[in-house]
Amino acid sequence: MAKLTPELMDIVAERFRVLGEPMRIRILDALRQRERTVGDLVAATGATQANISKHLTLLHRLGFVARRKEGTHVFYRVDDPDVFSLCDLVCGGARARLRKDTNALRVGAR
Amino acid sequence: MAKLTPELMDIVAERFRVLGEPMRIRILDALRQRERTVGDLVAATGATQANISKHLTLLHRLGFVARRKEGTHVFYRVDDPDVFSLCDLVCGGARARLRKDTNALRVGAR
DNA sequence: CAACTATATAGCCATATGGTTATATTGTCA
DNA sequence: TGACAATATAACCATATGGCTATATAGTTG
Repeated sequence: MAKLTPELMDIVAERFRVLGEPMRIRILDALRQRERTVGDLVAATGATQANISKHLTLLHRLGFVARRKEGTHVFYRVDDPDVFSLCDLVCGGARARLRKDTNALRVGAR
Repeated sequence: MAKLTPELMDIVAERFRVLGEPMRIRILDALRQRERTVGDLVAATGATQANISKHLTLLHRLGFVARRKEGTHVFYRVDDPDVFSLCDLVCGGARARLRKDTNALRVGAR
């Protein structure tokens, strides 16, 4: 793909930044299989309800997740088709880094 | 891909976080075509030399870029084969968001 | 309506971090 | 060696932000 416009670079960075939070990754990971309520996510992550709600609001504003209300419950699901591709790609890089670090340690220990 | 381990989720988040800075995206974008010196990147971005150097050190620590010294110059190049795939993927999501926002504006303006 | 549940929001605080200036380091050249 | 150039690092500051507690806002049920 061609070079990005400055405006687009800011937006790209913003999307990466939103993905760059451990708790938000945990939330997205918990949404891999199926939609879940806020309460489900609170239970799954151990975070406070307010904290989860704050992260979900941000993820929703960026379009990463979608909501569905049912009574007093709100179900969230992943709404960006590329989210898991992104995670898997960066995860591959993470694994590569872990391998390199391990090798470096082994070499260093010799 | 299967669910991630907590440790891996932290590493994934860290990698996204490092990509989530406009200036670092500018740097990586400037490295799309070819390797460049720190001075090149300073000129290309308009940032201070110290600032660029700081970002490059971080990008290098995470394995996104590699260095090559030549005299007093240091050439940097992209070293993670997935970096541009990541950017392009998230860029697609960004474009989709822009479309939705535009549509929302048009609908709202009716 | 009152009581209760689920979720969202507001306000606060501590920390992390991007940018800056000043300086250290490294390499070249006269 | 001294002067200069390119890069890295240190120290600092202002801001952004993640997490917390308290509270507001639905929605349900009696």
